[in-house]
Amino acid sequence: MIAGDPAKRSGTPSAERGRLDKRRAIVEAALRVFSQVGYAQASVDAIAAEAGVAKPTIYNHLGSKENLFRHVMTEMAARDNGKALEALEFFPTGPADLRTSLEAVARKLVDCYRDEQSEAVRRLLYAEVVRFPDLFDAVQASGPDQFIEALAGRLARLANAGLLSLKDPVRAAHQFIALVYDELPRMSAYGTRSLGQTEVDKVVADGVDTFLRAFRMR
Amino acid sequence: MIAGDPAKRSGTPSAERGRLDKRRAIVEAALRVFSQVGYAQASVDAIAAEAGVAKPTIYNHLGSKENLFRHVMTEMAARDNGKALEALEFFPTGPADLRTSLEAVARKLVDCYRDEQSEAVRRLLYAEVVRFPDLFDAVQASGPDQFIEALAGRLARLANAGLLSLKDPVRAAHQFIALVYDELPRMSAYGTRSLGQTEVDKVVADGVDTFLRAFRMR
Amino acid sequence: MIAGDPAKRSGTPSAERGRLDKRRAIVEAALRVFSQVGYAQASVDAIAAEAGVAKPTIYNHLGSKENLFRHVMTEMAARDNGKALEALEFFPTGPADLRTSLEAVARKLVDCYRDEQSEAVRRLLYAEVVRFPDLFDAVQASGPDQFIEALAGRLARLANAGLLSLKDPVRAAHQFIALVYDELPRMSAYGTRSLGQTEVDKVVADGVDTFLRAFRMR
Amino acid sequence: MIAGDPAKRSGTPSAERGRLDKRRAIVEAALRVFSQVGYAQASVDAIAAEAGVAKPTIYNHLGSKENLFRHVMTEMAARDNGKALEALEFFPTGPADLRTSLEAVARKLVDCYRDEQSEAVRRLLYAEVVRFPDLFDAVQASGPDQFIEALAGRLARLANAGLLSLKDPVRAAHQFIALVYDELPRMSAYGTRSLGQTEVDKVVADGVDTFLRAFRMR
DNA sequence: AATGAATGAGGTTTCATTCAT
DNA sequence: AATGAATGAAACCTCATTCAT
Repeated sequence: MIAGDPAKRSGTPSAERGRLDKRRAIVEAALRVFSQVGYAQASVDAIAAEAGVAKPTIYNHLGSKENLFRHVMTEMAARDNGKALEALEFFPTGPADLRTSLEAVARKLVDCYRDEQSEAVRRLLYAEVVRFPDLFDAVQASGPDQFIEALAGRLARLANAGLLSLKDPVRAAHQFIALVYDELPRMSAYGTRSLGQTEVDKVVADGVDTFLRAFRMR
Repeated sequence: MIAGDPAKRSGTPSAERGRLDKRRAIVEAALRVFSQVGYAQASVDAIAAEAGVAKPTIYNHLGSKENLFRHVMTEMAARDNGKALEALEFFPTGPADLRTSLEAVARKLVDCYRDEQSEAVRRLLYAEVVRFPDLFDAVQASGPDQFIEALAGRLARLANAGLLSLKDPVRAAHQFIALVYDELPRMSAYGTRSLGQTEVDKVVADGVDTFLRAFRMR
Repeated sequence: MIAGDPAKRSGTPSAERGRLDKRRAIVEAALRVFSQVGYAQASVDAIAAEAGVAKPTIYNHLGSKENLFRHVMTEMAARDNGKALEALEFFPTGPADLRTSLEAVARKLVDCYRDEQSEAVRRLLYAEVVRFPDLFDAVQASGPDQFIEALAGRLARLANAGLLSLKDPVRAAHQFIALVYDELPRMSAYGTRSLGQTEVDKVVADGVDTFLRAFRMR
Repeated sequence: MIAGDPAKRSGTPSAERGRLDKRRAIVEAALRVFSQVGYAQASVDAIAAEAGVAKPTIYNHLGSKENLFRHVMTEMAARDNGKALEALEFFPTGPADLRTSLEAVARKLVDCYRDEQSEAVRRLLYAEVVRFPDLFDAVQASGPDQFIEALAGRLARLANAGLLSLKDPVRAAHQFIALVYDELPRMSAYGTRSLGQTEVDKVVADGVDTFLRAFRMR
């Protein structure tokens, strides 16, 4: 990103740049098409049209429809995971406004989960787990697993600070997510219908409330 | 039509019986195939072979691949819902062994959810919600919605008995399910890998524990 | 057709009667369907539904779709031919009002040709002549050939009466039909669009006029 | 694009040439197959085999069986019309050998009409007018209508030259065609059986004779 | 590197026909 | 005699992939 004048550079890199741009366009177009019609019903023709390239170009870059799908899923999952980890930076570390701070973080996390692309990736993962079991593992390792670890760490810090009473921080992290998010997918038809902000906030607040009732040090 | 040994009756009933048998075979075969390869990639040929009938027979009975899919989903979802409601009958009503009873019920429920067919239907629903939004509604109405209501009623009874402290039984019902089940799909790769009974039981026990810490009357 | 009480007759004839009724219903239903969608695209299912019988009943009566088609075509063609021959009975034999009488007969004939069923049969014959060459011969022999002979006889009588000057009455008969009818099929899109009576009458009158200019004894 | 030996030019033009060749081969093969088995019973497989291309190539070029049929009909009708109009160039303009010249032109015209492809198109048009009413209009407008106008013009010139006595040249044009052609389709089983040249010539000569008896200035 | 054209394989669906009742 | 159910064959059309340019 921090290049000099690309025109001054030797031929290959700028060509390489165009090549990467095209690759990126293909992958993003593919996510759009896959998420709208599903893996099997997405035609490479449609993806090529959406990306504005010729069909063989896709094969030149990605090799096959299956491989294209793998790249779409892993790259998008990694991007989603990054956003969720960012949200964790606002996690509270002290007693001040514990409930308010937790709710704020939970809302940020839920917003990440409810992001359209994120839900699309999750639907595709659910749909194709039988045919692409390795994809499930890749996404899980690069996404939720890392995230749960990070969240567990934050919760453990609060426990160390004497604010929470936790036996198993990892389990608690799972339960935190379950409490603030689990009801939402069914409310939004797995992310295909938009929800009112107030009903989302109520679910989050109730989840945090239950979490604190269970784990706040008395 | 008026009972009696059907085998002894004249042609029509037994023919009707045979017809229904064939229809049932088709629907069950279709679930197997759909759940293994997905809706779009399931060929009617494969379903016919799995059901042991000729392809046009499927069209005679169900009309189209899409209609077949709808029937598979709604009929299977209704069946799953029935099992879950049965499990609720063992819900505790008194203080005796509250934790133990809740854990027992939760294990039964989780077993229903973890049933292979049940997970397959859920995966297909997740996968096809964009293409079949009405199916989502039908399944939701005939399944989870009814079940959550029933569970909320049971929890409200415990609250009335002075055993739990609940503001919103429906929300609590959602949270109960979230706590005892939510972690499992990711552990089992959305139901495609089997879990050890002890790890499942640990999740359930921890979920019930958190639930009781939050809601047991002190 | 001139029976006593059919109920008094022995079982077979009345059964036979019902059987013939059903056969007739099938053939007439078949013409309707064939003429609307063509031979190949007419499904035996649709014909059975139109006739109000079960599909195998058609096979019991007519043996096969092809045979059914043959019967439809020959029976309808014979019926049409009968009507055309009837129209010839009004053919003039003397000098009185020769033009007026010829026009009247020509109008009747053209009405026969323009009849909806008649046009439908002609379209089907045209369409299937490659696949059913024998049908063409059967229809030709039982219809147009007979009719042309009859018309030629009528014209010859007029010639004998010194009213027309004809070398070849059969050729003249063909030309008469050509002059009064030939333009109409293209005007009516081969019988699929209705024509105004006045434009039809004009064609007929002009045809008769040309015929008389060519053949009236001077 | 600017002439020159196309074989020597760079890729695009010759590729385009190849593409058009393939399209032409498809359309011509399609007419052969359609005319032999009819529209509905013609399989795209058979057309592909006859054209020596793969089935999807047909869909790439023409889009659908129905569209292919439309193109076959309109292109062939236009071609036939061109030949008929060419024949008109030999139409007499002066009194010299009027009968002989008219017979010569009529024979040329009848040869156009009796051409195998031309009869095939007419049969298909007749057969499918119910399902493709727009095709009838398109063919009529690009073919017979133009031709009748041209023929009427030629006849009007003869009238102006004082050779014919015509009130309505368009009607006379229709009648000319009717007299010299109308009998032939039934003689040749709608163009599916070949006729002897002498019987054809006799019909034509008799038709011209009747036409001249009716319209030659006395 | 990128593309237009072509294809083999396989998809859903329809249909004429037969069998058991 | 009449029917509901079942089927084998074949139809139209789509698609992932490759080749020549």
